[in-house]
Amino acid sequence: MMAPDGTFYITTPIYYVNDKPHIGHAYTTLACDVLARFMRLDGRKVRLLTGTDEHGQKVQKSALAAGEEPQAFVDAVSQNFRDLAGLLNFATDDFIRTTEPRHIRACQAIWQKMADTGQIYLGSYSGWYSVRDEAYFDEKELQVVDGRRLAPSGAECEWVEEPSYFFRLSDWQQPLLDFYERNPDFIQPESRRNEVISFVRGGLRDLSISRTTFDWGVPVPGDPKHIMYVWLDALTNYLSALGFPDTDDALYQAFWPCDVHVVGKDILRFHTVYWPAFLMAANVPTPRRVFAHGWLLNRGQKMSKSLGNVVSPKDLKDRYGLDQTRYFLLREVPFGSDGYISHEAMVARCNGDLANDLGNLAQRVLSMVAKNCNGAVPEAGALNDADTLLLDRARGLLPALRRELSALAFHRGLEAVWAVIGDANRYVDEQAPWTLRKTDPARMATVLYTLAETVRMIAILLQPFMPDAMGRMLDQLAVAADQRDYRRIDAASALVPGTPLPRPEGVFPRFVEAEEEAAG
RNA sequence: GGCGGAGUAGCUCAGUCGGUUAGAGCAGCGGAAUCAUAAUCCGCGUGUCGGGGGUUCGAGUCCCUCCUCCGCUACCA
Repeated sequence: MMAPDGTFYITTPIYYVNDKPHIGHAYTTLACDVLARFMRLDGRKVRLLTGTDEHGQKVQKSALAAGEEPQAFVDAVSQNFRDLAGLLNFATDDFIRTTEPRHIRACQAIWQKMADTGQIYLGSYSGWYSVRDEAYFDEKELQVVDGRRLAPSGAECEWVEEPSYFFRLSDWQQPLLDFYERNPDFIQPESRRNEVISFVRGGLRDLSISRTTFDWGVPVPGDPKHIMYVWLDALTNYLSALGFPDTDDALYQAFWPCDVHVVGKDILRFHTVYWPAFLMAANVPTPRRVFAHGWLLNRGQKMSKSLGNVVSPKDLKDRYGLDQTRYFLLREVPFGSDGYISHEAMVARCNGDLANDLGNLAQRVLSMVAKNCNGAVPEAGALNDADTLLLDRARGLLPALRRELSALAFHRGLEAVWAVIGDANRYVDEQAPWTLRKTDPARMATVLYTLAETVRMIAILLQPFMPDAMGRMLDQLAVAADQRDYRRIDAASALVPGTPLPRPEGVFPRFVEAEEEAAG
């Protein structure tokens, strides 16, 4: 179990600049941001890293097509990914770019360490190459027509050999299997772990880790005709952002090994096979965990331009709101599984969970306080069992969230919070403070105090998911900015009776369907 | 083909070591309440637990088999 102190280093993948930022990127970074915010509130020193992967043949080609120098090209497109942070309120600590000197230095250093231990040798890479596709194909993938070998695209392939440095990956099969055995939590979810293990058991071949056919990359130390294989380049970003190879660097000292690399399931192998093998070969400690999440599917279909069903993060934010979008993406789909999103599901969450359950709970409580308690935190009398039970349940959410978020089970964490929100709504009905107002005003004050205090704790706990909205909710409870971390989930930090409160204002408006447009 | 996962209420899913009448949320129907964003609360499920066979006193849960769906099966990133 995770201790509420210490440090926490979490990374998104670095995003390939040849892509346009889409909901998948936003989803990954959102999860990291929520976890990072949670850990910060829970008292840890946190480092959240994201960035862009800017090397490779495709990038060079795209720059050429755009009539730009590669560096100018990547400077522009990298910014698109930086902008995601502003759009969805991500609090990242660093943004690494693979074209930065600090990164190039780190790549060359790790290469050198691998070479020093004899793990790299010069050989030649050969295979069926399609010039048009600029890619090698496996014998199995080719069609033979009139003695010519055709790629799946129909392009003709030729047998090509080029000099290449190789990494002795084949030597690491058993060490990797032992490593997975010793670190059962290294790969999550577990189904992914099984896939990786079965892949490694199937045998590993040495890996070609340099190219000579293009030059947009990190030069190999001592042999600059070669540039480094993009994955060796890309994966090293997690180290370069900590000052590696200066292992005395304060960041490296504090944050390596990484606590969790969050990745899409498509790049799992690079992170769970190549990366630990590279690190072991270079005598660098391995990261603690790699978590692969699933895809968001639009009504069950993969989003694609040709289907015209691409949902952008900006669309969601503009239509439903920033925190509504953040909440929805992590509540609707279990992180780690593929899942469907849709307008209907989004509206159900916005209105059912946020406007009705939580938003209306806060609003009904705060309105009663405003009208019946002189607009200040009410004075509580002796608490009865019902009061204590509700407060204890709210307080119990912190350990529950620690448990669920440490497993990146965001939806289960939220489910637990909503169970208490349900308890609070039931408590309002059972206690009926609107009746107590006439029969027992002191008891009414105690009930409203219990509710306000419950809302305070819930709002504090939900800040990582919905920083803006929960910030506003805490403002309405006059909770000071420095009283919002998780140490405040205790009776000693409870609301102080008599504290004046601002006029209540709804935090989550209902989503109202726009008039049906006359469209066919 | 091989390895792995999944198939449970209209929808999305939970069901720990096999053990009482198989659960939750949403949707639907009925009711209560009126503090609140027409929000909230209570009540309502005759589901061949994918099909078939087997083990067992007892199977959604274990075994066999079949069907369907999904993932992985290396060097674009």
